[in-house]
Amino acid sequence: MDKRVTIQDVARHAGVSITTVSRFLNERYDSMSEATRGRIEAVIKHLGYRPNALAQGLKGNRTKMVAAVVVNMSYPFCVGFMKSLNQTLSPAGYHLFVSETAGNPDRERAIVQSLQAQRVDAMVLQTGGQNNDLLAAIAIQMPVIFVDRKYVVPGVTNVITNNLEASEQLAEHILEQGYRRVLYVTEQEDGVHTRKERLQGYLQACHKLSFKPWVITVDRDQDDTFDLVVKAVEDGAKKEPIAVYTGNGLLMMRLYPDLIRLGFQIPSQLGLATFDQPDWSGLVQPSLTCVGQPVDTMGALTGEMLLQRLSKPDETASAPVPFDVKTIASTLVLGGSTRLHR
Amino acid sequence: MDKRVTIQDVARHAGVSITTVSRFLNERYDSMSEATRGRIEAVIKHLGYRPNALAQGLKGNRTKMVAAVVVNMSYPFCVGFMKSLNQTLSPAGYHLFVSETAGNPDRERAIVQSLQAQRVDAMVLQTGGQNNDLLAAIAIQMPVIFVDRKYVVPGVTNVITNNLEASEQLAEHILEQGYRRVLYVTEQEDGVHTRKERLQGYLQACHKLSFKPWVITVDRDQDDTFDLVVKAVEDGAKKEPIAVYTGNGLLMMRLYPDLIRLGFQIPSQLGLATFDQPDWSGLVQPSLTCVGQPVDTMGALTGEMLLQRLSKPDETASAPVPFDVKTIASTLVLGGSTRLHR
DNA sequence: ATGAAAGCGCTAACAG
DNA sequence: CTGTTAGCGCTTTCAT
Repeated sequence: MDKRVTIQDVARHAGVSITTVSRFLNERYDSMSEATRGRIEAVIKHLGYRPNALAQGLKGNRTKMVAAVVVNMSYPFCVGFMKSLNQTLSPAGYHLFVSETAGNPDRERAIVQSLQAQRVDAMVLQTGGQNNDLLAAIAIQMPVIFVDRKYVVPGVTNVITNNLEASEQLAEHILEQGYRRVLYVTEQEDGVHTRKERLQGYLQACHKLSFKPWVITVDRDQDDTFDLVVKAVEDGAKKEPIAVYTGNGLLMMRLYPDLIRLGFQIPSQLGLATFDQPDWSGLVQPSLTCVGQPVDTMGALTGEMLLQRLSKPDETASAPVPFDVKTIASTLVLGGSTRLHR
Repeated sequence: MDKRVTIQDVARHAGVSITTVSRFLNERYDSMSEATRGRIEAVIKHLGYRPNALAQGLKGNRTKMVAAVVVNMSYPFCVGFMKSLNQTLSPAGYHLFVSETAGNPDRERAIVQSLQAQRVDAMVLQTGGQNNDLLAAIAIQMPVIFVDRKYVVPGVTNVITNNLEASEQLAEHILEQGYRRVLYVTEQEDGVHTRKERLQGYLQACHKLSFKPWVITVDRDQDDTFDLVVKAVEDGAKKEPIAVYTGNGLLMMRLYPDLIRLGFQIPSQLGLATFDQPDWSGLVQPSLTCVGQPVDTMGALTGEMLLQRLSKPDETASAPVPFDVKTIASTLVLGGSTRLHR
């Protein structure tokens, strides 16, 4: 490794003190002669000097880094959200730091502590909710936002979508089509409010339209749990038109080929719908009815809230947001997969 | 913002010097009494102290941060690659820093410089190739790896897949099925070797099997360029069985609905295939013939190479890798979309 | 218009 | 076993 060029080197080459170079770096040109300014500029370019952000951060207590902690960075939700968040943060000079927890609370804790040590300026997390004590303490030091998760933690803002209403709306739509039964496929709740509320939305729709709920819980790590769903659908659809509504896009992706293989006519014998809007929902035939979550809006909103709080220093301490929830509406996307003609 | 607790505070509360605390932090327990160790440990937990990584980095010159600079973080290739890279880096205590260039050279340059200032320990880039001067200079200071891009820059390792061979193989497969013509759809080359080599693979296959090449170049930002493709397919497929082979998965995703809408029988009247393996390739009917790039392997390999170089300090200067290319083989995935029965 | 000097929080000789 | 001291690269009063 060659020695990295420092402010010292620049000062020496330009024949000025490091203070003056520092002034130049911070664009305080008013207190500097044209000549000096030009000289420093030239030296910096010539030496390829870049101020050490670590040293700057150590002094100024701002690193221009924002951390996003998600469950799985390849989930469509996370991908879309991070991209949009990054797009609003980036122009303001903030860098995004991405980590994934894989849903492991200990791992999440370790990541958060590491991020804290890294002195990021803010954190955005899709948390599991088991480290709220730690996060509450951190929320005193910097802006913290929960995304896609709802937990009451003082000082933390939650950015979520209207899972319950959207799910109820979708379930109602399917039931109104005339399917005799609608199977709801979900995963173990595990304290994740999205799963709970989507299920609840389905249940409410059933209750409202006087249908008997039909729910199967699967585990994405266990293939045989999906076999049960396929079997249930096979038995059910041969008697009467039924529909399958999955609680998230990954479940439908996993289930889709198996369900198609059963050979039922979609949508006349078997209706299909899912929460989330997979990128392939418009590619299959018939297109898939689904609920599109506004990940772009969520990312942008989160980014803007962050920027605003970051712009007014010490706001965190002086006006600690007690607790706050921003709910953004999802969109029902009607596809051919539930268009049952009675 | 409340004052953040520092090593000073810990030392004071524990009644020892900061040196001793520092020793504790660096696990040099041998030179420390049981009592002291226990006391420090308790104080740290009580105060919720986290060593300031900035200060540590400023001193030790290692930040445990690795940067990944990609064109678009929502592209399937990038998503898969980053995830796998992160999974190999993370256990070693490295954090991943993600940025996107949107293919803009100036933006890429700005990002790289900022990353350099941030003192990341290494960089992985899907570069556009316009900043190779800067990157060559950086490669002297830290490990730099190009992914999915091939440029000769001293000290930089390239991790790529066998685009040419895989493309030729796929094109040959399609032609051998008996399609009378195969339309290759690509984007402006713009110095991106993957586009160039995939096209070349197609051309070689045509030459080898004595077919006349048929290529249309589209622009994903201009819808009308796709209209031309659709029109060409419509005119062609009504006369004889033809196939469409797109140079990447995004193009096929964009084109697919339009092509299906034409109403030709797939694969008997119209064959379909693409480079890349979209997650939906197995969901559509018939399933899509494609080329799967081993993004996981690429990410893991990249991560391992990085870790190895990072583990031996000053290796960079003493044994500057002159130039190096790692090529990983892709897999041809035969689907029903090109199964033409003559 | 410019510089000297005091840290920011931490590590690492070098003494005890 | 533990403390003293000198920086790492930069910003920021306070002088001049």
